[in-house]
Amino acid sequence: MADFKNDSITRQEDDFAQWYTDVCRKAELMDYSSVKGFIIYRPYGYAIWEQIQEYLNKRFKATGHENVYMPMVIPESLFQKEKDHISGFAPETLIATIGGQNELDDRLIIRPTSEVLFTEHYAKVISSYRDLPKLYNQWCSVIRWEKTTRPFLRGSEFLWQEGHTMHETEEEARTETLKMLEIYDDLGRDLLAVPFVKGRKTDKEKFAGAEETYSIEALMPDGKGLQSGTTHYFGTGFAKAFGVQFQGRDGKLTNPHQTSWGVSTRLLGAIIMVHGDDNGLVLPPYVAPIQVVVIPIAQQKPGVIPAAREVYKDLADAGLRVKIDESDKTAGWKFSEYEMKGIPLRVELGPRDIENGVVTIAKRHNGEKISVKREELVETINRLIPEIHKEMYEKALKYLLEHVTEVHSVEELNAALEKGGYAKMMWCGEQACEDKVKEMFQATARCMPFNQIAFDETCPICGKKAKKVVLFAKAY
RNA sequence: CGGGAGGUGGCGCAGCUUGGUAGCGCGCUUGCUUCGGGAGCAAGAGGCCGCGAGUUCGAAUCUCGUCCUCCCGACCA
Repeated sequence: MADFKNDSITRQEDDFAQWYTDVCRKAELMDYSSVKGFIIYRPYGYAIWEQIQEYLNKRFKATGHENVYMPMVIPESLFQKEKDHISGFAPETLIATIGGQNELDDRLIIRPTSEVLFTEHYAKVISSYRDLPKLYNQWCSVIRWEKTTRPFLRGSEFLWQEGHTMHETEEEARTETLKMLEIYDDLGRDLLAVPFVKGRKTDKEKFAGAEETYSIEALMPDGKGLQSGTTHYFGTGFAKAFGVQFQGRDGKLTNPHQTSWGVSTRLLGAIIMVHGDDNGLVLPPYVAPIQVVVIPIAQQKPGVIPAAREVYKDLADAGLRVKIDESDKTAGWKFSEYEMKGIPLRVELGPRDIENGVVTIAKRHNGEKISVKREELVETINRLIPEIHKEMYEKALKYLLEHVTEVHSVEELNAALEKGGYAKMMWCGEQACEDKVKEMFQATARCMPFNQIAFDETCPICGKKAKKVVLFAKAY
């Protein structure tokens, strides 16, 4: 029944924040630990992350990247070498001060990001243009001592990947920065069914130590933006600070051009909010750890379990990620449970189906139930999966596009931000105007989208000549 | 970091004002009957009342401290 409502989850319209927390816990994605901001990634939540890892590893390796692992601690003295970087991250570092029984002379920063470690290492292994490019990636967790925390969206510790690359030329490094942004955009479109706006960060919003930062920005159903991934072009700043040099084709010593890029478990937050509903999580089929759940109905009746197991086997043999629940919970309980967990497709099989030679398929994302011939089950599921993915992506894209509002005045900016979503505005490029928008509306410049078609002459905030199209939004 | 709310079996909560043997619902275990939208009956198991001090003959209850969670702001992925 499509209109069944789960009453153990707060309804979105009643309290969106509480709904989010309920889903995180009811879908068994995470649990809280005894330390603020440090969450436990439960098996189901971690499995989603593993799907993301699998996709990205494939893409990273296909583009020549190699996985490595760096230490999780950085000597404070080393961290100090790049001054923008240290001033950006110092307020949120966790520092180890005791080793064994002794105070450490050089305290150890638990990595908030690993630029300095990669750069220091690169100084040792790069000496010629023949050593370039170096295309490294690492999967790890990082620590940032956050004041307010929310599961997946902002934690004191989060899981991520961080790519760090060194290139012979500026052009090659800039190309890498944009290439990785494209891969993140593909990840959203092809795996997560989450559309992003791509663009460049303003100077105020860019990464500490970067020359340029690009990002993918998603939009949540409460109208807030969510920065979902960033790529940075560093120029030669870190390389100079850490003495990374190579002998070029012309025989001269020069500094390589550097990039870094990352996405984190924050993506889980995006998936939860973009697709979820009042019955819980709704997972797009390609990222779902379990794509199909088989529910035998009246399973004590002879023939039901064997028939359900055959269904399971056919689906598993077809390469689908499938689960069968033979527990003695009632059918209704199982329906609710797997809806909370967002499993895209449910196959029900009871005496009635068996008698008629059919199975019942229920689609999580729209509540539809259909009956198909047993022998057509696998091909039907194989057809439904791309169809569901497409419908989910298009629904999210439609919402995103409907919430990008072109504004020409402060009044329109206010109205657009009230409505929720991105306010698209012409901007003079001065940080003073960014600060003013923040002050008036608690909204920040999310990015300057790649699509820079001017639609106005002046910046509505200061009245000076406008230079850039910028998207403002309230953000997580 | 400021303002508000909260922490009592696995989960959700009552009890606290007025100190005196720790309760309820769900879940869990066993058995039987059930199963197409969170089943029924019966018998059971399970609690450092977040943690630490203090007041008291006696503290879940009063006092102080501290940690954690949620919400709203400021700060940040």
